[in-house]
Amino acid sequence: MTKEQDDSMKSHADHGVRERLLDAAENLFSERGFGGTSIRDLAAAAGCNIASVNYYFGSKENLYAELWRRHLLMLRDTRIASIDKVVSESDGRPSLENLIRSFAYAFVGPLMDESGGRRMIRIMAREMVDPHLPSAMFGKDVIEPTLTAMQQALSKACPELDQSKVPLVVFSIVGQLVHTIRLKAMIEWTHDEALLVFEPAKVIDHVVAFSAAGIRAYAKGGC
Amino acid sequence: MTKEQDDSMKSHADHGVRERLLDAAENLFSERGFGGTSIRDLAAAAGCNIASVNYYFGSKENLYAELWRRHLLMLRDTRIASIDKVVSESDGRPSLENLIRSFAYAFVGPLMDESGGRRMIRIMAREMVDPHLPSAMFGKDVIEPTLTAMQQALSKACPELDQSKVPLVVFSIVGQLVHTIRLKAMIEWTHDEALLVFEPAKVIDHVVAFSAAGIRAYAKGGC
DNA sequence: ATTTGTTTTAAACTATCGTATGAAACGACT
DNA sequence: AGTCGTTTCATACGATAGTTTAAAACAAAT
Repeated sequence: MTKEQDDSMKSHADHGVRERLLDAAENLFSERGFGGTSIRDLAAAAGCNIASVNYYFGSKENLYAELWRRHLLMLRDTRIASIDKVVSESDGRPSLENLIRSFAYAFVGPLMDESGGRRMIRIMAREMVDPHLPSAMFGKDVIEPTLTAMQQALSKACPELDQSKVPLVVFSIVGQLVHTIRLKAMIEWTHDEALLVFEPAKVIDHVVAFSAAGIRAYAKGGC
Repeated sequence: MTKEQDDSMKSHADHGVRERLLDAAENLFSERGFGGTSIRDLAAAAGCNIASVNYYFGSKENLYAELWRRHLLMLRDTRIASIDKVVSESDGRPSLENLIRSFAYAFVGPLMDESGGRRMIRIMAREMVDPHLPSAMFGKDVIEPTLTAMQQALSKACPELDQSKVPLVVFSIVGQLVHTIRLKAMIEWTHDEALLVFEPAKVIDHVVAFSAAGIRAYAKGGC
């Protein structure tokens, strides 16, 4: 039995060294970054020998890439599924508010919850700023598919909207949502009480109303 | 003459080792980050000995903090001045579009130009994600003053707007503008031709129209 | 019980990091 | 010319990084 062949077996052995290393990596990379986390830190957190990282993953960078294969693709699927659900439930013509709100929660939600998601947004922010991923697997595998899915859904929700405006509108929505996430991280980071006005649920309500109005201004009379 | 006393002299000796080190730091920190840049890299780029960093700045971290004292406060002043200018030129009641556009260019402009600003946004993004600055001198000295200035100006431009909505509206505008900057960085980073649709000037035109519409939906009839 | 393949371990290896040091070079002034 | 404070230099130090290695521990099958 070689090491490569039994990956499927190990994946349901939930507390193996390999899994513990991945969990430790998620914790430490999110808090201290890739460069700020040593293999010795990882091994200590996972309760194993430092050689185990290279044994199971070949290198520190491979361990990092494995985190992304796990979580990022799941994020993408969640978002796209959420868009498709709204479209199909409304027989192909969802209301603007329903579409934006659904997308917003799919976008922000998984990154906000206590269990794991909040750590991934930190890792994601770090990756955008200093990349350690092999290719541009972030933009191609996550961003682009999500954007095009949302653009198509938006065209269905508001056919009166000029096609050339659709990417810009999605850009504005995503910009506000990313800012929502960043704001949440900032509130926890600095203890700036001035930021406590922005409760996530109210912020999303606002983004929905604000964006819908912006779109309707483009699609004169429609929607 | 001690080292501390003649700082004013050195500051106008434009090609001294100290200035060259600051320039090199701006370049390298923006490209490789704080942890990714060694003192030896800095010395090589500045054409000096590695001991010079500790000689002039005491430590690597002090050199980093010096960058922020230089540039960040300037960014803040540019933005606030731009807001004040629009307000005063319109006798206290600027048009929504003028205010947003002016703020947008003040916000995005200095970070877009070829000379220096583009590098600072990268350093800024890195600092938000893994901080190496002494205190929370970023949020308190830069973000908060800018936000309150814009909120006050917005209240003047649109008195009909509910006061409780003002922070949210500014939030949306800033979120889109930050996203504009990030998008620009992303276009250069990955060579994703799908993103080339977003030309900065057109994006800002859109942000102005989109946001003004969103605001007017809140201030029913007003503005 | 021995073999076989996998996992875990302690230790060593090489490289690089930030910092410190002491001497040489420099410039201005007496 | 000689002195003094400042700057530059080559080099060394201790710490820590990622990776490798060889042997020990282990589990399962024959």
